[in-house]
Amino acid sequence: MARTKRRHSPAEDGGETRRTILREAHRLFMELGYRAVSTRQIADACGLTQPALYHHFADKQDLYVAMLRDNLDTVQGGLERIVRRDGDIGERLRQVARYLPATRSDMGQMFHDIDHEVGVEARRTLGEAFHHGVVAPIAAIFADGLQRGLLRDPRHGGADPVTATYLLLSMLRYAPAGEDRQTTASNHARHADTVVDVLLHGLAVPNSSHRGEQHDENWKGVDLHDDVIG
Amino acid sequence: MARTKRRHSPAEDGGETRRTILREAHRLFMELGYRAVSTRQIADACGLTQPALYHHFADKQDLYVAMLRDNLDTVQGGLERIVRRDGDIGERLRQVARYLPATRSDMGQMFHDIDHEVGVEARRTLGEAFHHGVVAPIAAIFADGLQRGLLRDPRHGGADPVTATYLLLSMLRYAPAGEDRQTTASNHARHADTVVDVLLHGLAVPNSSHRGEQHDENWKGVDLHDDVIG
DNA sequence: CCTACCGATCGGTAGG
DNA sequence: CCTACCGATCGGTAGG
Repeated sequence: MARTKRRHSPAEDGGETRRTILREAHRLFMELGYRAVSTRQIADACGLTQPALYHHFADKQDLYVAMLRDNLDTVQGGLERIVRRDGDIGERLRQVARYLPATRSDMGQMFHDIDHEVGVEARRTLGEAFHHGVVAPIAAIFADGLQRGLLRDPRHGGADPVTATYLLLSMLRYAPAGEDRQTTASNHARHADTVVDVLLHGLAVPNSSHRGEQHDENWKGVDLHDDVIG
Repeated sequence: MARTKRRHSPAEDGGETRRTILREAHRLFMELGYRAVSTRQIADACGLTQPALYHHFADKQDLYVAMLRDNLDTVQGGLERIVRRDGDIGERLRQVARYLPATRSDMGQMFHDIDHEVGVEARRTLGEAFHHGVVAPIAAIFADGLQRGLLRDPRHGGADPVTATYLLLSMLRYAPAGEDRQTTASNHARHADTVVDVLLHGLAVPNSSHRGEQHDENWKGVDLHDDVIG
């Protein structure tokens, strides 16, 4: 009883500790960012001492790259399942928009860390993995819509598939306010649906060349410096 | 010549050094983020030693808060000038979308740092300043559009003014790809126009309940795993 | 506004 | 996979 503290899990054999490290690293890196997470934090979360990490990964960046590649592969699998489904563009995009936040992979955080925190070689590797695993599958949906003539031509007011994808990813990032920042699943789903609807159909009233009659009586006038700005 | 190195600027009198510090801090914090910028980096950029900063600001966070409040005030001034102009909603939003990147105030970076890097009190202060200086003026444009019946009702497929504002801010963040990441002013302007057009009118072909005839011959079919994904 | 210096924490290594 | 420890860098202070 004096020795054999056995901090967390036995890790009796192949790869289990490594998987634990990758899982905890994913959780911490996505929540706090590469820079803000120390190797000791990760080790603690795994029930290990900090030097033990270096038995499984060469250094902090190597761990980050391995974690992100792993995660991007998983996301790619989920996205390609959705892309292959039949159904109209809107439905498939809604499914994408609901799926991404569920993966707990903060695209904005990934962008920042890939751009700022890793070396040039890892940046190339991860940038490719991101494009291949996330951007390309989603862009395929938009490309499909363009081919079918359902989406506006990129050269006349629309956006090319890759740009459309980045717009979708960007819009998914932030919920309205910092107050009701509940990470409720239903909130995510509602926001996802709103994002896709706005991305596809816009905020403007459809035929609003002539001042639309669509003025809804239930929308009470918003006084700028009270309701909206307050 | 042996002494009196006079590192950068004389700072002969009132507030000039302080303004220099705020300017360099803004540049560095927006480019690299709060955590990644050391107080020594800021001091170096100003031609000062690191402890000299503490004559002007209590600590690193105090400097960050002062810098951000200053900047948000400036942005607020610019936005309110645009909001007050006449002209249709689209034109005012385009001006907003062109103005924001020109201020070199990375909204995503600000979001991250406000949420993760400062204490609870500074977070409250800065969150309020951000809402008052950036969100509210832009939301006023959307509220105006809703009152005039030009925008879809928030409860029937549209978005409320604040949500619409966050969507706009999010969409402005990322240019299409990491390859042609030229910070050209004309690129910014083009991206801004695309964002506003998509936000208002969407990507879908207007009356595409019946499979639109708008299939453009010039849009050559994109093979998923070559052109788009490549 | 400078020199000199502090304790804390970082990523990583030695050696078993 | 642990203990012990390294040099580097961090934000901040003392004292003038």
